[in-house]
Amino acid sequence: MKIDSLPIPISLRTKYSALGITELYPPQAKCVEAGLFNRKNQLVAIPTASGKTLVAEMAMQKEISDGGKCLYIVPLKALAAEKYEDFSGKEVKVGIATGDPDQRDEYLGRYDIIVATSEKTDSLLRNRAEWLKRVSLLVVDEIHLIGDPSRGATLEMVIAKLRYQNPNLQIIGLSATMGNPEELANWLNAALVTSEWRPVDLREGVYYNGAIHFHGSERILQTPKKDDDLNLLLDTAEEGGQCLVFVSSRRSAEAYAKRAAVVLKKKSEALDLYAEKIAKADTTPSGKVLANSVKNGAAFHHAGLPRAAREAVEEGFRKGEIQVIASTPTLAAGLNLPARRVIIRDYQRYEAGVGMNPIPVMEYRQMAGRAGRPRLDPYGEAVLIAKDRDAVDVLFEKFIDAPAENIASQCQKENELRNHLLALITTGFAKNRAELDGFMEKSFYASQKAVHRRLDRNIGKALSYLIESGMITEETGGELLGTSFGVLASRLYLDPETASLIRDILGKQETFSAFGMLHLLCMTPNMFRFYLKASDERLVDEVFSERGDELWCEELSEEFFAAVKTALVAEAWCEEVPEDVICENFGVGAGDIHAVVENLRWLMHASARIAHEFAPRFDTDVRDLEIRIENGVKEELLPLITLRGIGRIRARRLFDRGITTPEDLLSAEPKDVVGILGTVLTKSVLEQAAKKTGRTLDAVPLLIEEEAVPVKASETKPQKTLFDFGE
DNA sequence: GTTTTATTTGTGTAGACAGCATGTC
DNA sequence: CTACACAAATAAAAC
Repeated sequence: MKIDSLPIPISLRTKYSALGITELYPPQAKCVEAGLFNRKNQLVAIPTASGKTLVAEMAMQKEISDGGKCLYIVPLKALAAEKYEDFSGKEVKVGIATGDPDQRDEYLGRYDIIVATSEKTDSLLRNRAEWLKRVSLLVVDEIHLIGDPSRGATLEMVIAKLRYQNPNLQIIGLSATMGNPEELANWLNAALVTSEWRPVDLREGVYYNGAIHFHGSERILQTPKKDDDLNLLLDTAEEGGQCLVFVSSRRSAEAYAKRAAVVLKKKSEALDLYAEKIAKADTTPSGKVLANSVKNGAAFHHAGLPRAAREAVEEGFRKGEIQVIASTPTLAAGLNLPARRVIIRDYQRYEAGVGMNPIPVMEYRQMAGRAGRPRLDPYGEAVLIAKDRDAVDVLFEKFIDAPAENIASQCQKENELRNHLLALITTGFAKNRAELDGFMEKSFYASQKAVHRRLDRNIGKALSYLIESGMITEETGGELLGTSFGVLASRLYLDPETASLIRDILGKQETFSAFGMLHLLCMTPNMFRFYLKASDERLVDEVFSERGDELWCEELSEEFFAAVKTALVAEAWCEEVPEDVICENFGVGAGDIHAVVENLRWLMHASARIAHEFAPRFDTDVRDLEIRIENGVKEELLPLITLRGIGRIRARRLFDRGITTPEDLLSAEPKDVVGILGTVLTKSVLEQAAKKTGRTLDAVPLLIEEEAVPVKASETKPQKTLFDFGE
């Protein structure tokens, strides 16, 4: 099917022809035949890299030219950024909506396409963003994630709510291959488009004893070494191809990169540059290992890396400099980073309390699908490594030839229901039990199951929890109403349990304790917690016995101790302990610290709002701690940090020279201040300080001469969040 | 006697969404 | 309750 024959705007046709795209891929043509341009709902379940984005883009452009508005939902912030880039052009206005401060929510209504994460969309619904009602085409990327245990329920509810608001909504679901696409298509009232077609040939095989076994053929390797995983790398490297190696733990990823560096010994100036960047971004031992490996063309990738280091690795690989990345599943679902050969070394993964478990077939497909770069590689290879002869057949059967799993709705779970029923009630989707039942009747869960006894029971349980915790009330006529607390919790996007814990525990305290507050937040279901190692136990026990009186929560569970460790990391950050020292002491990665801080920043903000209404005596205490988390500063820097232009570093420098407050700034020798802050900043800071203290500036003014040329706005690179520096 | 290599033992285990209002090195 | 990779400690073998 020719592009020219399609009812899409001319600008899009020009864009495609500039990219050399003149004809649709077969699965894309199928979508058109199935009514893509006739506002028909579609579930497109086709392999990775077979052109799903193009399908969505064409439909959206057509919809926009007909006066419509499009919402594109993605699972990851990084994907949101990627799609934003993809869709941006002269003709359409594209906006991005994630938890990051990209654009103000009310402006989003002006865009033709809004790219958003599922949680952000849910949050926008809860805050009644008016423009959402005008969305006429909804694209859901990776819609199979509806079955994800931790995030699937939200995605399902978001889709359900958008459909409810706009019965005329066209929905396009983009999905990986799954076991039961018919069920999902049925729920969406959508035409199902499936295909096995790929633009680059994908060969899937199993390596054993010096040869890769494919269906009907094999490839013998020249193997001088006994390490299978390295042989597979060298084999591809000799032909000039790149490898992605999937392993099951961070430690394994690092170890592989180290070994690969030894055998690759690739040298280039570009590699040295990337290594330098990484060494600067991550000063921990693990960062040094990465920098050294990258110097030789090998890298690893996992969530413990700071973002700047991760991005350097991705760029180095994309530019063809880095020969191999050993990765945990971070790379499987995330960015588009294909390689000639994908080596799936670890197909088992540890699960707490269960031991090693085989990864789902769907996840194997995600990884294997990364093999083969369109237009660059003649083919792609996905190779599993067998440990003995018997394993060869087993691996074919369990992964390569296995059908993908069915996906199942997650929205019947009690904790999910608490959260989402509260939202339904506080945002007016349902006013009583009957309406709630009616809404849930239309869920994917209800469409999958004939009997809804479990759903029914859990709705009841969730409602009584919400009533007991004072989030909703049931009037005599059966009307369900959100209380002010319930509305607040829902809008802050907190799990009801998190909100209740904060209100109850904080409200019970007589005196404030920063450590107690941090630990409380670390106990909530909305907080990520570190895994507790055996070597941490001593430290955590010690803190428990010596600082027990600072802690507000007392249940002696495993979670409790994990929360102690996590709170200790957060506290260290607030005490200005250097990052590499924190990493060293607690055995965590630099990226993990940022994850904790980011998470706590949100929860501290929410706590401040809750404290304001339900424990006003702690109002300033909580807000001060919020500022400390945000900036990573000790209490003593609080007066300085409030000044614009002063962050943790400058505040510390001023403090150490005896300038501890805005008043001090005004009475200090101006020369000293200029020495620390520079002329331009000093002027602005002094003005601020004068305003704050109510003093006039004329005592200090003209000693500061305007000699520094202000940097042009276009030359400063805006950064999205406070944690991005170091790039 | 010293260095290299094999064997045993103990340890730890993936990822990442959300609020709000302008800024850090 | 289930496994496995890795690193450190230890033993064995080669030089």
